[in-house]
Amino acid sequence: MRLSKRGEYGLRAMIVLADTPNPGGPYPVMQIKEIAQRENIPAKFLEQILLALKNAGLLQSKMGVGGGYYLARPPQEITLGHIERVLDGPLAPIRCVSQMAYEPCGCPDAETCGLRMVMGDVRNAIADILDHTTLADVTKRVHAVRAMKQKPE
Amino acid sequence: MRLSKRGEYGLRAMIVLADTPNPGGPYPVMQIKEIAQRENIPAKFLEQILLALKNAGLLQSKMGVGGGYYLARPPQEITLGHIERVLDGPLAPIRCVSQMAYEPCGCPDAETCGLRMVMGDVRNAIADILDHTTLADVTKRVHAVRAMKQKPE
DNA sequence: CCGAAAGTATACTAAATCTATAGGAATTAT
DNA sequence: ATAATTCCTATAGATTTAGTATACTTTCGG
Repeated sequence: MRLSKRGEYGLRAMIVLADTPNPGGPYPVMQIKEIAQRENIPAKFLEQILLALKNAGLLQSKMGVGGGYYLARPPQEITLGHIERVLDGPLAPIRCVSQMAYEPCGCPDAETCGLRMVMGDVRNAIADILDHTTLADVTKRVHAVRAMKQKPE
Repeated sequence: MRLSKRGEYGLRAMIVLADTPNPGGPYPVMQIKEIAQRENIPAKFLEQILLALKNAGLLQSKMGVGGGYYLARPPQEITLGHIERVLDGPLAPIRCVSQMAYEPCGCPDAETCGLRMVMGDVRNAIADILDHTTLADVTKRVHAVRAMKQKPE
């Protein structure tokens, strides 16, 4: 049940973008290199990932000198579930419980398949978290922990 | 976030073993072939999987004519989480939130890593389900659905 | 004791997938 | 024009997965 590097890197990148203060523009513009360095991600690999996120409408970009990537929408409107689906496909552990990419599995009777029932629960548990956690939520949480570390009550 | 075939097949096999009535012995003894046919699993592949589960102490076996596999413990004492960990390793989506196989990830500061916090939640959600669902629970649930199908209120 | 049935054990391979790199095309600021 | 940057595609390398092959051991019935 592992998250791919692709998913991990993409999520990290989006979180960084959401958490970077934006002096001028609407959202902070960051270059691939910049993000890659900050998060220890191979730059060329990240390039592909950000491109995919752009094509999915989650990022926008500016080419040329001084260009870079920035969020296509405010952080509170982008969920981790959306990002992860773009990068790795369905959240469901097995296809036969996927909402977005259902496929029958090999079991004799899907309706009375015990594994399917349990994995359905798992899928829902994962989706509940990732589809209800926005980039803004993550930022908020990170800041809370940082503040706690400074003044550790 | 997908479950491997190995995990899927192993879980299915254990569920079948738990749900098969046992006329004589303590637990039903089933042969690899039998399980494989019932669940559409390649027999030779299943062989390896059952062996792994045996070496992990979840199954026992009897060699020779009339032999086969049977549960090492009663179904209410075997959790899906245990099975899945034996077959696919840690439940955690990323290793830096794994209880059983922690490893640092590339992020600058683990303590204030937003992704890590969320994935920790995901890990816990998955583990809550799989570690608290026993083979007996699955059987019970399946029977409930089967009964409902017969007499659909 | 013999032979068939069944699990044990390991090695191997083919295919798929994942991760990462390469290199050139397009675009933009200066 | 040049340098910086994203865009795009191909592909190489590594790893994992899924499945097969083969030889061995144990057990039972006759």
